[in-house]
Amino acid sequence: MQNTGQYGVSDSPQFVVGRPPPHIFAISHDNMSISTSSAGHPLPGHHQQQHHLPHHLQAQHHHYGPHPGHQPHPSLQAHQQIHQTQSSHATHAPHPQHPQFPLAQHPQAQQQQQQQQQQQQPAQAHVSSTHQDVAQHQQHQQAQQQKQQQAQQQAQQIAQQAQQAQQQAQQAQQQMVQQLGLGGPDSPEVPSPGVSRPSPTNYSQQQIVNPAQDDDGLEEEGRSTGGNRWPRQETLALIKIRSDMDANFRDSGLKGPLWEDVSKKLAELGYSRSAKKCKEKFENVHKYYKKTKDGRAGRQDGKSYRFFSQLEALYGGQQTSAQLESNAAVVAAANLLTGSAIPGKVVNEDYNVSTQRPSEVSTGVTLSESSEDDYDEPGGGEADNQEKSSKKRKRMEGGKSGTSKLDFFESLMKNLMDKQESMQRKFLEFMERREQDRQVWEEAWRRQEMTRLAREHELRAQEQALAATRDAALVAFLQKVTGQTLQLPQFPTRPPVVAVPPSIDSVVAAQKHQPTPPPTTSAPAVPPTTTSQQLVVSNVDDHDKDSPIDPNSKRWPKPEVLTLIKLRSDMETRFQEAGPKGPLWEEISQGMACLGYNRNQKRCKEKWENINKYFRKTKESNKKRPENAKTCPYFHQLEVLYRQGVLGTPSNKQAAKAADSPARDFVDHQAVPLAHRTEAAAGAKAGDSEMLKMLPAAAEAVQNAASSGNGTPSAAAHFFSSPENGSSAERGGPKQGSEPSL
DNA sequence: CTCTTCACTCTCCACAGTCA
DNA sequence: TGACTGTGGAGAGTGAAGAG
Repeated sequence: MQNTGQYGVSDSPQFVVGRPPPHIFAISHDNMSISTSSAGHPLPGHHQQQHHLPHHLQAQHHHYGPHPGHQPHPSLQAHQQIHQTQSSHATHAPHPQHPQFPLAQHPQAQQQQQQQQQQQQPAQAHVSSTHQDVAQHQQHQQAQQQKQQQAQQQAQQIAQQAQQAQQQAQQAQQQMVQQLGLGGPDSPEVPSPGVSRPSPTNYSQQQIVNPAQDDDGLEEEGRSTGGNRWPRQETLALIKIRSDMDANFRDSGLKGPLWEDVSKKLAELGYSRSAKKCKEKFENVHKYYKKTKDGRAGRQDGKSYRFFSQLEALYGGQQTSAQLESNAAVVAAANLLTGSAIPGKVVNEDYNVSTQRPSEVSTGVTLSESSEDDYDEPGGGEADNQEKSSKKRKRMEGGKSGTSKLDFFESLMKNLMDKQESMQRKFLEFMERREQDRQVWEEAWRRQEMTRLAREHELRAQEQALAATRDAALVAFLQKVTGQTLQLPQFPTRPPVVAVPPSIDSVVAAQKHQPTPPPTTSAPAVPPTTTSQQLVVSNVDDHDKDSPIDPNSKRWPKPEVLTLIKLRSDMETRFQEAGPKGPLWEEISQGMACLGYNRNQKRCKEKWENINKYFRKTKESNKKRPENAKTCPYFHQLEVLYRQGVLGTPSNKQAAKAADSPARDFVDHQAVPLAHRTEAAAGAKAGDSEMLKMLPAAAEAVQNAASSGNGTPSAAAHFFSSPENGSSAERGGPKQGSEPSL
C-alpha cells in the first residue's frame, strides 16, 4: 500500500491527534483507493520501521487491534457481515484471531451503502478485491487515467469507500463509547486499545507507556519479562476504584466478584487488567505501603512512596488536607481518564480521544499525510521518509488530472468531518452527563460513608464500654477467687481485643455474678502471669502489632490459637469419652469467650482440626521448621502436648508418632503444666513464650477459683468448674486420671 | 546501588463432600 | 454425628528483576 496523501480517519478507538493511530484509512489521491494502514501492518516499509522500535513499543502496535480474547458485543455481531466486506479490502490484515474487526455499522449507513452499491455495481467488484488486487488495479487505473469513464467510476468508488470510511469512523466511535464503559453491562472484555490507556499527560508517551498491553497474554505464561508494569496513572486509577469500593470490600466475604468489578471499572477507564491482576497489584501496593509506613523500606519516613497519600487516605482513616488534595488529584486524573473533561475545552493534542474535539479529529485527518511519517519516525530513518515523500509528491502530481475530483473528494471529507463533529459532540455530551451522574453518585456515597463511619464510631464506643464492663467483671472475679487485689496496668486506649465484642451473655453472666467489680488500686500488683485480664491485654498488644486494625479479620491471632490449644487439650479426656462432642466444643467456645475471644463452637472445632491437620501434614512431610518460624507459632505447643501425651486421639497419636516422640502415659496435662509449657515457651518466640507463660497460669487461676467452690458461676467459672471437665486444675498438684478434683 | 514492582509460594481459613 | 479430606480464596512473605 502506498500511503500517500492520506485523509486518514482512525478506525481504532484511539482517535489520537498528536500521532495518528496505527489504523489509518488512507485515501490516496492518485489511485482513489481506500485502505487502512497500520503500524503493525506487515508491509515492508512499516515492518522495517517497526523493527526500529523497542520491543515493547512494537508490542503496543499489535494491541491497537481488538483484544485477542475479545468477543464482540452482541449488538455488534449483527453488523459483522457488512464489515467483512470492508475488511476484505483493507490493506491491514486484522488480528489473526479476529479476522473481522467487530465494528458496528449504523443501519442508516447500511442503507446508504446498499443504495450506493446498487448504483455502483461495477465498482463493487473492486471493493471486494484484496489488497493486492487493489494495488494492481491502482496501477491499471494510473495507466488509463485519461479515460473519463473510469475516472468517473473511480470517483464513485471513492464516494462509496469514503462512505465506508465514515461508517467505520462511526463504528469506531461507537466502539470507543463501549470501551469507556458506555456500551452496556454485558460488554465484558473490552477490546484493548493498547491495554492501558495512554497517559493523559503526553501522547508521545503513549508510544512507550503501555508495556502492559500483553498482560492478559503473558499472564498465563507466567512471569513476564517486565512488560507488565503498571503505569502510575493506572495504579492511581486502581487505588481510586478500590478505595471507592472499600466499603464493599469490607462488607463482603468473597472478594473475587469485587475484584471483577474493579477490573471492569478499570476497563472503563481504558485499562485492561484481569481481576486477578488488579487484586495482586493492589495487594502489592498495599504491602509496600505498609512496609514504607513501618519504616522497613529504605526511606525512613516512608512518606515518599508515591502512592502513600492515597493509601494513607484509605487505610489511615484520617485524611489530611494534603491527602485530600492528592485524592482530588486522583479523582481529577480519573475524571480525565473517563473523558469527563470540561466540554468544549480544547484539550491538548497529546491527550486522548475522549476529550478530543471533532476539529481535532479532523486535524488528525488532514494532517495525516505528514503524521504517518511522524508515526513511523522513531526508527524510520530519514532516507525512507524522503523517499516516501517524493513518491507521494509524484503521485500527487499524477493525481492532479482533475481538480474536480479533488473538489468532490473534499466535499466528501467535509461531509465526513461534519458527521464526525456532530457525533463527537453527542459523545461529549454523553460523557458530560455521565460525569454528572458519577458526581452525584459519589456525593451520595460520601454521605453514606460518613453515616457508616459515624455508626462505626458509635459501635466502637459501645464495644469499649462492653469491654470495660467485662474487664471489670473479670478482675472482680479474679480478685474474689484469688483473694488478692489486682492492679491493672493502665492502657491509654483500649485496643480492639477481639474481632467481635464478647458475647453479651458472658458479660451479663459475669456481671450478674460479680456485682461489685470495682478495680482496686491499693493492692499490690499481681505478677503479670497470673491474670487472664493481662493475658488478654497482652494478646491484644501482640495481635495489634501483627495486624493493626482489622475488626473483620477472620484470622486467629497467635494467642487465641494458643488459648484454644490450651482449652482443648485440657478437655482431651472428655473428648476421648464416647458421646457427642458438640457440648464440649460449646464449653470451649464459652471458655474462649471468657478470655475475650468470641468464636463459636464450630469455629473452635474447625480451627482445632485445621491446626492439627497442618501440624500432622508438616510432620509427615518431615519439613524442617525454623525455630523462629513466624508462622504456625502453635507448632511448638502442639509438639510438646503430643510429646507429653496430653493429646491422644487416634489421629493425634499418629501425629505424635510423626513427631517422633515416644508417647507417654497420659496424665492430665495439668500434671505437667508449667514445666512443659515452659519448655514449649522456650522453643517459641519471645512473644509466644510470654504468652505461654501467662496462659496456663491464667487458666489455672480461673480453674482454681472455680474448683475452690467460691460460688463463682460465671461463664468462665462454669466452664472450668464443670464436673465433667477432665481438666481439673489444682495449683502444683499432680493429677490422677481425668477426674476433676473438685 | 537503592528503591520499587512483580509474581510466586506458603500458610491459613472456611466450606463442601465423603465415609464410618 | 464426627472425623477426615479436598478445594478455593485470602493474605503474608519473599526473591528476582526493573527503574532511576
